Amino acid sequence: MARKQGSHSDITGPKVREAALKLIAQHGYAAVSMRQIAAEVGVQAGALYNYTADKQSLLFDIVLDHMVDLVEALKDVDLSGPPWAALEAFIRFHILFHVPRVEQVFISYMELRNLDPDNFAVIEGRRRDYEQILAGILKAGKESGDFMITDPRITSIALIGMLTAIPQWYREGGRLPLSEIEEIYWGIVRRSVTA
Amino acid sequence: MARKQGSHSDITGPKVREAALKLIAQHGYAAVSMRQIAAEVGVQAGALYNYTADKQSLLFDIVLDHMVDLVEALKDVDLSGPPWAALEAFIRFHILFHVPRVEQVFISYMELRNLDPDNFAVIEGRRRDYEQILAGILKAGKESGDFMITDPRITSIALIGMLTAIPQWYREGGRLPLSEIEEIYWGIVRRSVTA
DNA sequence: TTTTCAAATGAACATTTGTTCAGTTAATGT
DNA sequence: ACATTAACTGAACAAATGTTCATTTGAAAA
Repeated sequence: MARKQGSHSDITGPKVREAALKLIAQHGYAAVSMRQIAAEVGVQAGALYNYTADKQSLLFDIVLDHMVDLVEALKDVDLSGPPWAALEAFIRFHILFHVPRVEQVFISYMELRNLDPDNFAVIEGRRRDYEQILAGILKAGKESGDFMITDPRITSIALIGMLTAIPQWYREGGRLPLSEIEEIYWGIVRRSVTA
Repeated sequence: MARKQGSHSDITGPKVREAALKLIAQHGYAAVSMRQIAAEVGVQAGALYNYTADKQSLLFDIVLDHMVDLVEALKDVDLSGPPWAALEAFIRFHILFHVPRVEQVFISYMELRNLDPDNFAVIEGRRRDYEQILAGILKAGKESGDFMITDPRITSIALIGMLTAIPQWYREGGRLPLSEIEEIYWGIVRRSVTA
């Protein structure tokens, strides 16, 4: 039975991406089969190929979309101010962007090695770009004497690693509200670079 | 018992564990087949079952051994001193322990979801124990007024997350020697909890 | 030398994998 | 009413999966 109601493609398409996101985040790319994804959508495995070229594209699209969204959203953040203002804006943005995107963050950091080499290179490049924006802020703050930092590059990696891990343990309705998490982490970051 | 000690099993056994460690770290548990591991050892797939009950045990043993070694090694660290001394000792130990164990760290943090529920529970318990040792140090330092910390539990998670990520980018012979990495990170941690 | 047996082979197994595609269904356009 | 066609099915495919096991191998023990 095909096409029970109106045109399905604009419904099934997103459903496929959502199912892939959910299942890959839950079990890992290699551990999830196309048939499992199809079942989650409510469709046979063959039908998935109306919406993706292959399994690899499913993964690549998830990771790429995440990076594109991240860079796009960062453009709305004002980083032109003095180092302290720029750093605070960046950190708070990073936390608030990542927390509601548990699955994407998980996948983007755990499944990189399952990307084809070409796809991996694309993602790795974008990730470095993002990292260097923070490194730039840190460098400016170091040179202006605002920040006490030994190595901006390493510090940026350390901070991003710390912040990105948040959605791995944060749960809505947990012990602490998100606003407080934000304050705690901003406090840690602020003190860690204070001269 | 008819065989002498230098028989093959004493060689092949460790080889199997090493091959599993290397390949799972490289490609992920689900993506690695028993035949790939066997090929790395230089043996047929069937022979692996002289050294492991099944594929799952291979993963579980890696993760469990890592946690046991970690807790065991921590016992030799003197954490009985005042908060500042205890914190510094813990942080330096953590860095030095994790850096030479890239594969184990990778696997222990990325493949937890591929553990059977029972196995997962065992590991998760040990991990929390370790986390709470740091949280205890932080709590003591907070109460004594030495540390400026909002939430010891979250701070410990944040710091461990930051430190554990080191072996993911650190490469021997890279831009900075390990001793300097250690100093940079200890500096970040020290400042982040400084009152 | 013959015996013994740990260690490894290699074939076989039942499933599962990603992917293709000819055919079916039903909503839409005419 | 008919024709069209997007959307999906369901079977098929070769290849790969984890695991088992009867068989072979070769070095040590007798």
